[in-house]
Amino acid sequence: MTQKKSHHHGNLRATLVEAGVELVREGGPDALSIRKVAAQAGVSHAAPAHHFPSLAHLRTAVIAEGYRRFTQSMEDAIAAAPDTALDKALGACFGYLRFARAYPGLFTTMFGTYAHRVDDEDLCEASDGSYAVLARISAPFAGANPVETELAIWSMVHGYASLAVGGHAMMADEAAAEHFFRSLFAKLNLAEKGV
Amino acid sequence: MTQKKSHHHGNLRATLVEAGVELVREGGPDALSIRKVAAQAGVSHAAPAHHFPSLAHLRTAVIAEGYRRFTQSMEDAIAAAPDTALDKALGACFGYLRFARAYPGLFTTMFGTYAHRVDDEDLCEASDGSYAVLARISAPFAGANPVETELAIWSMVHGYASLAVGGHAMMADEAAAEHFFRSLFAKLNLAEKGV
DNA sequence: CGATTTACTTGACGCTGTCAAGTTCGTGAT
DNA sequence: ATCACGAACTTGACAGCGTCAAGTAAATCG
Repeated sequence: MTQKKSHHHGNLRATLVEAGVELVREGGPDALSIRKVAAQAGVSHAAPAHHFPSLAHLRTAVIAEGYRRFTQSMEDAIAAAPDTALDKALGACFGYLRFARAYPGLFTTMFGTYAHRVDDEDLCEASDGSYAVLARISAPFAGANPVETELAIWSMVHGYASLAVGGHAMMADEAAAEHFFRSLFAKLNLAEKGV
Repeated sequence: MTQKKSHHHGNLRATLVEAGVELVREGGPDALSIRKVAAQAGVSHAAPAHHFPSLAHLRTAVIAEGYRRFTQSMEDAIAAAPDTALDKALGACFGYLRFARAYPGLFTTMFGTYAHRVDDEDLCEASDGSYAVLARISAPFAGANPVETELAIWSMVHGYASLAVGGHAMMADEAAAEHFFRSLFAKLNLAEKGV
């Protein structure tokens, strides 16, 4: 058991990431600080350096964890939706939006341009997991070029979520979002094509 | 002429905002700093305090200036477009996207959740100017509820631009963007209804 | 059992925003 | 004309930040 319990603190890395997610959730992207996650974990201000050589490394880990929760939020909403392709797709959109509203700071950290390690393996794996959900719910509506359909849906929901998180009042209501997505899917001629 | 030339420096406020825009353009949202804009303007580190009591105040002014350039970018593209409602609307989208690509740091600062004064009068005026352009080009396609059409177009272009600025490779090509917007407008059944 | 490696601590450096106090200059009143 | 006042700016300080350097304690290994 060399991997988990280190001699001084047990499992410090995970504790730091958890503290980071909480900081970002409560105080937004700029609230993330090496010294604060260290304090939260009860270690010295330079302790995180061994696990995260720079703030960008820490932020990368926080973002990766964000993607995992993001994926889970969509999966939960999909699971709760009626068993039609349209309802599943709408469910994914609601899960997307629900995550953005529940974790606005984390959402902004993930999709903003805050310095982080874009090529980090763990991060890529986590974000690929999110994209896979999008591709999956898009598939039944895909025409000749599946990517185009994925982009249409992604742009739509991401734009809506971004503006909602930005505090635009007209996007604050959840019922309004549901109506918006439903009518937009209808307008998009996103009728089931395959399957 | 009490308003322009202050005794020590002439027109310091505007100089600071200009320096701020340049900093954000070159180094992204986090590159904006009171001390750096002061240095750029050749004044002491605390000089900006009288014009901008906090970093949030300075950022607010930078964002407001961003909206003015944003509006101008859309207006330029609209003016260059053929004289049909669809081409004008597409032009606005291209102007939107072109601004996001030319000033990714400013774009992110404007639409991110960086601390700023949301109710600032100058900022509201500037952002209202941008929204007015959107409403204008949307008007010819509006159904019973004009806001819904505005939101559809805005979400679409903003989502696309956000993801493009985020560095997603598949959105890097300008020709691809044109094709994407054209086909999406077509799909949206955004046929001219009025006028 | 001693040596090495790993995980952490302490301390320091320069940069940041922000506050306090002092200075310089322009304006308006007397 | 001068005096007072206030606006614009300077200097100086403070705490918090990321980050590097050096030291220490604990676990592992030959």
